[in-house]
Amino acid sequence: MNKVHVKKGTVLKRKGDLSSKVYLVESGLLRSYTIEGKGKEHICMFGPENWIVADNCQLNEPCQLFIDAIENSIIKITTKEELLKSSPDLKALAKRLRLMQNRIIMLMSSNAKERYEHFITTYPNVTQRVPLKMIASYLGITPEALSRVRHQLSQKNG
Amino acid sequence: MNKVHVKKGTVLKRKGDLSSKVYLVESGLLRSYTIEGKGKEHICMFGPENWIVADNCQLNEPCQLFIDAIENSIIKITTKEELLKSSPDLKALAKRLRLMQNRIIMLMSSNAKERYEHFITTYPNVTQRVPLKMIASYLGITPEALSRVRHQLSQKNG
DNA sequence: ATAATTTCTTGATGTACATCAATGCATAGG
DNA sequence: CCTATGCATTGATGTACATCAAGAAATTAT
Repeated sequence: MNKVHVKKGTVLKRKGDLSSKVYLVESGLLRSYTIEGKGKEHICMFGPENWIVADNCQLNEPCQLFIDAIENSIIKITTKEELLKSSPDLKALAKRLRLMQNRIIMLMSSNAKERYEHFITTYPNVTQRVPLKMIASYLGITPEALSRVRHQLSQKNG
Repeated sequence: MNKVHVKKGTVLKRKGDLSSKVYLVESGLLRSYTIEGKGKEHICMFGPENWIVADNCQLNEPCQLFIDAIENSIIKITTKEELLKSSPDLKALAKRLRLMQNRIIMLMSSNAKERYEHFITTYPNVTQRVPLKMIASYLGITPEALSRVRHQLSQKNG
């Protein structure tokens, strides 16, 4: 596993890259973040000493996060493939991590309507199976707000 | 691994329990959720068919989530210890999951001030090392809002 | 040291969502 | 069947935070 010195400001990974790299921070500080439509940044995670920083995306899918160094840092670089070799069970957990990462980004950057639309695509079968108030509780909004979002959407679509 | 039928409404785990159980959903639907001070529920995760539902807390620490069945379900029950036996590397990932779970709960249930206070305790060293606007970006609020929160807190404490 | 950038603060105003309250709909239980 | 209890909708009002704007402070570059 190669040890690397990276200077403050170095960008290790960009949104859209197909890299499956995983960064282990020995010293310094990394960060992972998204940049949304209007150019606004949302930091997903800070990675100080002894943290692992990576994009929790699918293998072979373009990643959604940028990763860069906020301080001069010493890091070790490995890959997801490498980690999976050591324990194949990680796959199930990786899926979970992906979902949670998406959820965090969503909670920070989306309004009620966008959250609901995101929910429908993430859980297409669940939508009909649970009461509205539970979906609202999952989205972090009130049942009243969700009811209004639904009304708004039904106007537009049919 | 024992297969169990659980009826809609059955509570499998409560906040404060010391169980390290992990639930694999074969059919039906589970949910995990918190109940905050004022009695408001925040759903952390839905668990339909083929999902794993668990509290991502430390082993031997009281858990923070409730888990119950929203539909009659068939589940398999295992434990974290069992899973760790099969792949010890899961520990690092488990830590990550814990952090993300806390973050999600925080984003759904806390206001700007509470988020900042939570941040300080989660990342005590990072607070002084990054510009305010990055902390704001991590918390999902604007730099202006964080500046005001800080002012407010400094009034109170010093 | 001085200029140029970036970061932080403070104020005024806007807005999305929360809260509160009332009413209409279901579903479940006697 | 009728009544009770929870769920969904709708309206009126409140509030936390966003946005916009301007200036002060700090950091970086020349």
